[in-house]
Amino acid sequence: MPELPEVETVRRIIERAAVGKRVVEAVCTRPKLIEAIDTELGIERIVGSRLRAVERRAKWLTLRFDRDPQIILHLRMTGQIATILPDGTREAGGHPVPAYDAPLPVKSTHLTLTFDDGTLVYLQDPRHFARLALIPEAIVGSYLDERDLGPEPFDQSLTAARLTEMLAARGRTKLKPLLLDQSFVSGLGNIYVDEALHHALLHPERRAGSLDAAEIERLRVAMRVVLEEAIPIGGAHIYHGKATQINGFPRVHARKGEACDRCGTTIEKYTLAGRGTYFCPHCQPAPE
DNA sequence: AACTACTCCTGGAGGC
DNA sequence: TGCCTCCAGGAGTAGT
Repeated sequence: MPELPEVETVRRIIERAAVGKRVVEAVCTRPKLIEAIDTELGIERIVGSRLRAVERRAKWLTLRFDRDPQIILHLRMTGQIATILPDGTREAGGHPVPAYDAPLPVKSTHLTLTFDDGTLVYLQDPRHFARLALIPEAIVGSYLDERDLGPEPFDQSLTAARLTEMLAARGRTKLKPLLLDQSFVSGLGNIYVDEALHHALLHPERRAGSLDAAEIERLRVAMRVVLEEAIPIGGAHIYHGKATQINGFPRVHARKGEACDRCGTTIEKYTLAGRGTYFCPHCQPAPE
């Protein structure tokens, strides 16, 4: 599922392919994908607009055009973006289904943008969870503010002192659901929460208020490290619940029954807060 | 504050 | 081979 590293990968792909170019055609084959917010303008109004920038906040993307409407995009669980340049160069990111090299469009292609040099940008989503909002530039900021997004792990403001305060305020909450909560920290999802907790040697059911200073610092560093390591490789590559490891990532998620890279103990999986949760029972000892 | 459940969806997996 | 049922889960909302 697209989390911060996958969304950042998609941001860079769209930026490389289409910034500075003008839309000449927009085809949406699933109207429910698109929500118009404080605007009467439909997707057809994108035609003629020039893409100025692609920005990311947590898992949200904003496509900034030289006139309204602007586009805010969330890939949720199964959204995928693919681009094809006039010379045939192709890139894709987000959910790995359909295969990144499948001929496009496919059944799950819901939006196709054609730019003035022939560049194509496709949005695929087999499970229809992705959402695309058309929104006036004036309220893009307030729309994102209303998502109530906590700091990203990369934010300089997320100091040890601040994280300590944040954890204390949510003292009874278990770490796994807490880190999934986008209003606590933003950008992590099910994969990277598992990875961060393993990196920090913390069990998913540890209570936020139970961490000592060393554990808090381990958690703070771990959230950054697991995201940073994933961005250069384009995020996670998980098909049918099985992980393809690249440069040792992922270390626990989707690796049930495999050996922990650190200690060799068999990785376990169970359901916590309604989410498939992977951990090493040796590296991440359960609280009493 | 913490928690559970429900909604949106469909491809893939498992049972028989 | 085919039908049936179940399941994953990000974000939002509602209820306890």
